[in-house]
Amino acid sequence: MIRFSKKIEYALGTLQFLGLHQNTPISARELSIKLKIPYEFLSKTLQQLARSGIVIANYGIKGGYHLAKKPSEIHFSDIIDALDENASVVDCVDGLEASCERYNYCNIKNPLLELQSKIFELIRSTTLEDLLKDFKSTKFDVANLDC
Amino acid sequence: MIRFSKKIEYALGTLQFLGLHQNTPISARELSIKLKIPYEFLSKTLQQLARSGIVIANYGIKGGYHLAKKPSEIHFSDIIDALDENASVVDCVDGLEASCERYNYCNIKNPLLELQSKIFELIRSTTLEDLLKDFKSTKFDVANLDC
DNA sequence: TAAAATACGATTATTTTAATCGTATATTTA
DNA sequence: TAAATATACGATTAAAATAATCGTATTTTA
Ligand code: SF4
Ligand code: SF4
Repeated sequence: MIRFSKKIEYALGTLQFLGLHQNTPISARELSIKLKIPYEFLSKTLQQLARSGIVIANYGIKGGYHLAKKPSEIHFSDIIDALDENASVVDCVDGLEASCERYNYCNIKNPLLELQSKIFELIRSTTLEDLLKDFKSTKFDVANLDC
Repeated sequence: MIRFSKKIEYALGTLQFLGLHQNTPISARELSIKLKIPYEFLSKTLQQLARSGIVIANYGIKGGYHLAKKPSEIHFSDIIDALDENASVVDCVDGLEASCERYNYCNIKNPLLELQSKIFELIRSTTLEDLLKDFKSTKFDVANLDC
């Protein structure tokens, strides 16, 4: 199996929402309710995104989170990195041979690394803007969206 | 995270080995030893590959497994399908709305499905031949390979 | 007919992912 | 300046997915 984790899905949905409301900070609590994501989990995810400079945290009574950059500058690969996940099809990527016990006698790694770099390129070239363009093109009334 | 399972890796290594010895059937036991894969696990994996017409099982005292088709005709997507795994980046692929509880209010699925179809295409277009070409090009002495 | 091989359901162990808990800290505004 | 509203984050628990193992049956051929 090869799949995005829930954490990544949550992050994508959240960033999309923030992208639709770029002017005002939105609290983790509100995001959690609107997007039906467990608060503590989302909260921690937002903290990770903040540490990586993808969103900005605003403290205080009217605080919340907002995007730190333009949607077109937020690559999926950045998001995955920020969440400490990785998109490697195999373990032995980072040159850390130790990461896989069969590294030395493994004859499939090179072709797999090739495939992986192609997948990486796809993920890198997808940005938050791709999550927003449907809304743009259909001129959705953002204010009235449940989500 | 987005990664091939061990089962898939084992299958790829095994098919590569079978591809290097296309003339003679090789028993699950021998494959398990040569490739250092737990026997029962590999055995079941081979059965799945056999059911899907990727390898052919030969019973009896000189039996074993051999490839059912040319390497160029064995796509990675076939292998993944055979092993009952899938390469979907998200759950909601198959049009089974029920597969995800948030389907109805989810606004990220369309762009993700787009990304997914590109990844699918990469996986489909990679074949067992890609796992063998290094051996071909370097004129490896297959007979002397440990693996 | 015995040996060597595959077939396969069922169970257990391990690892990864997801969710929750508890407490500390920062900021704003009334 | 105090109370309310937020974020910060380590630690723990729960749930799910993956990997490994067990036990027994069936098939073929030397
Ligand atoms: S070395 Fe081979 S077996 Fe190990 S992670 Fe890489 S591809 Fe997989
Ligand atoms: S519907 Fe949305 S949340 Fe559900 S699996 Fe698809 S992309 Fe993910």
